[in-house]
Amino acid sequence: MRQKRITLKDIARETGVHVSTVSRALDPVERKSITEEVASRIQAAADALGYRPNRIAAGLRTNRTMTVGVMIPDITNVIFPPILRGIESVLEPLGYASIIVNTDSERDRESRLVDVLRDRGVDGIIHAAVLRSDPTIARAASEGLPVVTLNRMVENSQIPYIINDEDAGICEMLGHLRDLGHRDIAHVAGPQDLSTGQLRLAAFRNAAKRLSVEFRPELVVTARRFDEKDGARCVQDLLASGRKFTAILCANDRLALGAIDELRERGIDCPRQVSVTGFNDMPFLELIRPRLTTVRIQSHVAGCTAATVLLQLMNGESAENVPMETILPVEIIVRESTAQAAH
Amino acid sequence: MRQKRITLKDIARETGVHVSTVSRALDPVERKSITEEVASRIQAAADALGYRPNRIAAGLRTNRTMTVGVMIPDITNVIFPPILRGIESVLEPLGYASIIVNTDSERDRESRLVDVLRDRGVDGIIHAAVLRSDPTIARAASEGLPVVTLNRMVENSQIPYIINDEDAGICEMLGHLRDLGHRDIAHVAGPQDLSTGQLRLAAFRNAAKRLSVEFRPELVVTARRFDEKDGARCVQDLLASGRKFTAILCANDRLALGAIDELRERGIDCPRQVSVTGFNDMPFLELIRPRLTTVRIQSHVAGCTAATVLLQLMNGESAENVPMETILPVEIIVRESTAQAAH
DNA sequence: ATGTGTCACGCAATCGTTTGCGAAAATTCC
DNA sequence: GGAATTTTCGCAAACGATTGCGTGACACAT
Repeated sequence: MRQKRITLKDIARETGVHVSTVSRALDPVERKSITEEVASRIQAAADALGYRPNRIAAGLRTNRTMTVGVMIPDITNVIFPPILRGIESVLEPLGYASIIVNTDSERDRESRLVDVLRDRGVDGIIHAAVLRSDPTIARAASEGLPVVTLNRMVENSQIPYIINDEDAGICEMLGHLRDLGHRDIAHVAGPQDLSTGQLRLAAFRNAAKRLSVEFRPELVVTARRFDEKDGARCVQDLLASGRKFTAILCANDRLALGAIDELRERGIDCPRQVSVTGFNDMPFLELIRPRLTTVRIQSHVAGCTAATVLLQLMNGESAENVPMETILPVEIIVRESTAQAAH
Repeated sequence: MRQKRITLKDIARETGVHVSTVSRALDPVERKSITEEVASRIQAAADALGYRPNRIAAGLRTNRTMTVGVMIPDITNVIFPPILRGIESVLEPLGYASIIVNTDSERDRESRLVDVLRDRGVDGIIHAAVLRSDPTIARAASEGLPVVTLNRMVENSQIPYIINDEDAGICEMLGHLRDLGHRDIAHVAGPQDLSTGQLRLAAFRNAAKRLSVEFRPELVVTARRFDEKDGARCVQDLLASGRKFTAILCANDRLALGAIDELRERGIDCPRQVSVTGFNDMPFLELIRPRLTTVRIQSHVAGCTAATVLLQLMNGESAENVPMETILPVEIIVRESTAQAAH
């Protein structure tokens, strides 16, 4: 039945040395402080008995659990799994495990989950679901818990963050539309309490100025959530306003998908009558018609980078050596949802 | 800076009682063995100091970590996130956290991950990535670790499993095709080393007999992986064989998507010339044209159920009280990828 | 032979809880 | 009011690892 676990004590008894010697012999860095002969004898005994270290006990003593917390809004949102794989790809080989939690973008749920993670003694947190101002996580970070944020950033804090080059992406996309002859370009902006939503709106405004495209506030409509339904609603509003536009630059793919759907409902063809663009290049996009022109972000790389920065923090790297800001390059992917402007 | 954590000892000193008394006062079930006045005084002190229990220390002593391991092939596969949310929805409110690992369907990686989870002292494992014969997990289970498998099952073992009613799904789908007048129905089977692949092929065979549809072995082609590429390859093989068919029943959605793509490449229209069906009803399917007729499985419910069964195991429910087999009902969703057979 | 230094290992405390046991205190019973 | 019983709480030993410190052994130089 439930076999008793092998402990250091068992190995010590078996080899006739003290448990502390066993501990050192099995620790790759301490091992050199032990006679090679003894060390290998201990190693052999450990292997023979099938010893597996008890991480819980070690964690209690060292105060390191080799566990990190990963907070995301919702794992069923397809842009997150690749990020998680990226994180895992750097952390897992080093012996870290991650506890993934979904905040559902709810403030109280989020702050409760931060506590859950801290209770479990995570060595650090990668937070891909922060709000623009987020006292819970800011407090945790200021109390010394290593934290990095991903995709978003919390304002006025010393928390390192990894984001995509929203500016460049939006700017290139706007340039693409302009080159296709579009002049009346609408923007379906994302929720303004999320830094992505806010950054992309600002980027849109800046890009317009830089590209000498007229910025038309009346052609900007703001979504409350990053989903298809709200994308559709925004297009409804746009249409209801009666203003003319030949292209819609959306703050993410899901809004764009909803937008295209709503246009289709109204008998407006994308891209012949109205061009639509997205952001993120989420998986499965190539399977959906019309294939969406969008900005590709490097999700996997983002995950890797976040993990790497967190590692530096956890290894006590002095603050000035760890990059506060990492901006990942993006690229625009032109597919079928954009076309020459109709005049 | 890094504030020292409040421990039971701190509260004991503050309230002038022994640490064991504090422990009892803070434990909802032991609390009644303490004078109410003392208990509430302790509670108040704990709140005032902002006490947070150290789960690591508790875990060392009790040998329960309130953590479960969840093994899946690949989180970027869209059918898994909903399952995870299901699991989380029952486990998280009870104070459990889950460590999710991706096996990538690699045997050695999988067995290494089982060890990783055991080293971390998980209280149980939900395994949604087992192979048909899987000694690693079988051994873990037989050594007393609570394990349940999801979507798949390991043969010749006492491990409880939760699966979908593959039989009913395939049968209904075949009936649907037959009712549309199809007689020459191909089957793109899944990998036969996975129980889903194997079960669905068997189901196809049985359903044919039950519905008096002729079973044609030469119209069955087996995929090596559950992905679009192999779905396309299977259709290539089918086409290359020169045999006539008017419908393809695929073992899952991704195979079906690949199949439709390949047909399109060859200038064969789905559904006008060939009907294609899937299995799983994964998210985003409604956005892809032609909208796929498929079998909807209850991913969220499956996750919930797996978690519930695992809980029973972990709570030491006697084996005969926990269901060995749970078969979840499925329903077929008729969309646009199936049509009347062309003759 | 003594002193100095290094090396290899043992000793014991420690991390923060939980829990069986026993003793003191409070309560009940006759 | 004393015995019997129950309640309430303290004591101390775990859980399994890590690690600072100390000590004996041995080598080497003097």
